[in-house]
Amino acid sequence: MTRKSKKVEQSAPTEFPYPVVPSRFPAGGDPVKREQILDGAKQVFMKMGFDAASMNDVTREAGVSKGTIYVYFQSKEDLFAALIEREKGRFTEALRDILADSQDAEQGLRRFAEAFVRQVIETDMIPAMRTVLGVIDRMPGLCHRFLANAPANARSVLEDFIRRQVDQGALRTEHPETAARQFIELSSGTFFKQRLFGEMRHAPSQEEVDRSIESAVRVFLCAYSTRPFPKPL
Amino acid sequence: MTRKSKKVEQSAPTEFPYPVVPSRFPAGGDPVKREQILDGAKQVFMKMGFDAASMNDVTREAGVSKGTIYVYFQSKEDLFAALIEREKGRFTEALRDILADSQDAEQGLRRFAEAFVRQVIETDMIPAMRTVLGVIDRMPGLCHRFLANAPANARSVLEDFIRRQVDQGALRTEHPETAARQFIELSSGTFFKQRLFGEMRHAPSQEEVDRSIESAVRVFLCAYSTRPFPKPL
Amino acid sequence: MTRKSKKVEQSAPTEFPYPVVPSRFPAGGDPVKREQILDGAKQVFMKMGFDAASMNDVTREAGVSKGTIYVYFQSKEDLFAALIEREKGRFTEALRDILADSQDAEQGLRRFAEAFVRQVIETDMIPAMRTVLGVIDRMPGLCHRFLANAPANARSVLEDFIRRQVDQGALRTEHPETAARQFIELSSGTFFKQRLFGEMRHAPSQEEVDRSIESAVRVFLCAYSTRPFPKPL
Amino acid sequence: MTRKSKKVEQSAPTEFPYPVVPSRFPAGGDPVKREQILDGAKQVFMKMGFDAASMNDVTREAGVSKGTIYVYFQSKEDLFAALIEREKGRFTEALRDILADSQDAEQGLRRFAEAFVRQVIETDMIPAMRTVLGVIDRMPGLCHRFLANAPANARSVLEDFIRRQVDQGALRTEHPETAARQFIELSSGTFFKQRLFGEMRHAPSQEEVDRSIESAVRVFLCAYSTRPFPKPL
DNA sequence: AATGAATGAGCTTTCATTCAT
DNA sequence: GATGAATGAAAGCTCATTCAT
Repeated sequence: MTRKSKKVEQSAPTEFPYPVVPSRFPAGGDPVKREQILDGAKQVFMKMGFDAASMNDVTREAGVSKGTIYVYFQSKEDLFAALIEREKGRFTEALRDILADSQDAEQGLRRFAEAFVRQVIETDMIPAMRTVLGVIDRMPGLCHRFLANAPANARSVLEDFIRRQVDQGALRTEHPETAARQFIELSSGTFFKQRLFGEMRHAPSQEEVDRSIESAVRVFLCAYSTRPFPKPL
Repeated sequence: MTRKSKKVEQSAPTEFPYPVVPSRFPAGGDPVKREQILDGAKQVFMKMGFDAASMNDVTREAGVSKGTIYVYFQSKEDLFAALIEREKGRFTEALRDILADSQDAEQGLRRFAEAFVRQVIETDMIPAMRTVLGVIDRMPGLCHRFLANAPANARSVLEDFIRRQVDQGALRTEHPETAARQFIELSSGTFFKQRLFGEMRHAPSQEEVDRSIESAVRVFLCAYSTRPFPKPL
Repeated sequence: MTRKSKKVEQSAPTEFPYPVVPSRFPAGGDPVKREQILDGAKQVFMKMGFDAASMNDVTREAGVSKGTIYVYFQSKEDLFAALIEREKGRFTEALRDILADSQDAEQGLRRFAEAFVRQVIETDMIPAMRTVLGVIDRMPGLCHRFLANAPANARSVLEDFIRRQVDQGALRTEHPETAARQFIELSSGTFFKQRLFGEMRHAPSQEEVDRSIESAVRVFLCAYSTRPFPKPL
Repeated sequence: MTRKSKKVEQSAPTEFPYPVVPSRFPAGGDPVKREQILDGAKQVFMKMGFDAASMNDVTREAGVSKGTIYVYFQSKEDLFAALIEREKGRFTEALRDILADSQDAEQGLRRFAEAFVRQVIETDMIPAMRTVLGVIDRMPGLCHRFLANAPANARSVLEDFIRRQVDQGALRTEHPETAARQFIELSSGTFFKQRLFGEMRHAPSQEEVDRSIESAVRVFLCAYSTRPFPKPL
């Protein structure tokens, strides 16, 4: 049977084609099955990376047949893109709430750091990032959208909080964005790299995390608090 | 391994088989040709990633024939492993010298940061990391050896310096390792992530880098200097 | 392994891309093997048609491996195109010579008809045409080039001959092209359709062919000879 | 058969299974829907050919679901066979009437030629033939039945007419069948091949057709009329 | 009776690896 | 030792056919 390459409808062939709405095809009506496929794809893509993952692997993991996948998604790339789009928003929701009801700078920073570090350590944000990094040259837009949500938005959430603290006179800095970046790096940078680089065999102990965050908070406040602040040990 | 090998004779199938000595096998006599192949492989693997790179690409880039590669290296994986082994030490050499002749803490930190940030921004350390991250589940040991050298050793170099400064009474901290990590994150974390995530279209301007490093140095010294230190802006 | 669709070099994706030179690829040097593949492809394509023929069939028939075919030809379509290009000239060579040394109109017509009918009946011109007709909508240019050679050129060869006979006063017509077409249809039309339509189980007997040609020659000369000509039976 | 069927129950696997009665199976009650499916199938099969046409295309064109088609027809092949059976008689009806009320040989021939050429040029007889030719090796009987009706029967209709003209003394030939074939080739052969080979971009002008037919009639009568007949130009 | 989601064999094509030269 | 043509397993994807609804 001929391979009739009649897919002309794709406007941007090499890049993620759906700006807002996630991949939805003529048929492919059942959202439950769609999720099921994405769940299987998530297992496979995050473990193997995009290239090493085969559609047969997805088939096996998702418990559906090859044809079914292609009813819901146009191609392997499309499936991957839909997966990334689904995952991208999952990581910043929690952070915003945490800072909303924090009045005290020190308490807010600590709670933000705890939440962010937990994400880095416990969730699959980092495996997802690794997977995305593998195809960054082939699908830059898709990767950008993912990355802009996961770590960058965390920064903007914290930046807003710092601005409010500056307005209230609790902190002092002329570059809230820089300060926000610095706090994120201080509090999570080490864990982030460890996890990204696969050097975190088991999650670090609670007290290890606490000590690290405590130190980050102190260094940060030592530098940016308007009140004198005891230097960290 | 992507292409499932039909051969069973491999004793350690999933991990880098050469513990210390880089790939050296039956023949493969000419070290110059060996380097030539590795140079070609480096171009290809770092641009495409392990899976997307084909041996034909390496062939073309290295200017040798397919058969020749297989004289010097057992398999694609072996070639990749040898490449990573060769590259793993390249990034920390310079840093040690920089700190060797720095007496002043502030000057030392600044010079370390400048050198490290330059590596992050200008060298192919980050592309190499991305490539390694793509196969971290398949070759954990190999990746670990690479990563332990590139960024981790930078940290240990800085840690030694901080220890000396503590001994000399210029800095105060009970956790030089933590302090070293913090300074690296403060000074390079943002650039590191930007470059890793492909969001650094053009290298940041010199003054942008200077400002960021300056701020990092101040935050750090504000926290760890034994002398009072003006807070950063 | 990823399917890296990096074939950007193709200028005209759906149509035969090689105007004059038959498909020749970077490598693929051995002309003998190339012919061997084309021979296998000919068997398969002419028996099954383009779509129903599988590359595995070609593989089997040609006695080479799948990969080898793709060293010599870029795609199934390219292989088919190369085959058609190879076959297209094979059918008109003989006809020209036949008419070159025929002085007498009647003798020339008879010998032309015999040669042309033999081609229709005995060679694989008709199976080739059937195969070409199956893809005429997908590869119009390729098909045109084939058809323009096989039957159309036969007509122009005969037309030249008729013109010469008109000049010599042996025939009379104001439309040598029409006359040529008519003679071809008269002499071969029936056999052509029979063979094309698969209704020619065994080749017609010599006397059957002779009778048919004789009748065609007579009808034609009856109409176009300058001399009175006995009507056919 | 393209897609090798897993089922073995088919008694006559390679050829059209319904000798006379068109496909009528377990259910498939509604003759209107049956026609609707065949109409859709006709569009698709004649445009794409048997292999390149997909059942989904038929589904879309016919406006019925996949399952419904399989209620009325056992397989793609069966649907195709039923279509061909339905179409096979369509092209000879008109010709018989035309000759029934023609007394004069010249007038009869001209009207026959006009009608037949119109069919060749304007109807989908030729696309249908092309479609049939594509599967002639797989379904010889079916194709034979179709082709025996369309062009061959036209010939037998004309043959009867010629016989009558011979009986009336207007024409003279000992082989009315040959004469009939010759007239058909003379009058339509060129147009037939042009259309079949896709070289008829737009229908030829009326005067072009007229001139061609006129010439054919003259050549024919010149050869077979019992009265002296002026030679064609 | 009608639907269309699901299946999976089979398609074209790629590429790591081998081996005759 | 070096070459690159040849191999064939496995990839992404299609589509005739089935069957629960």
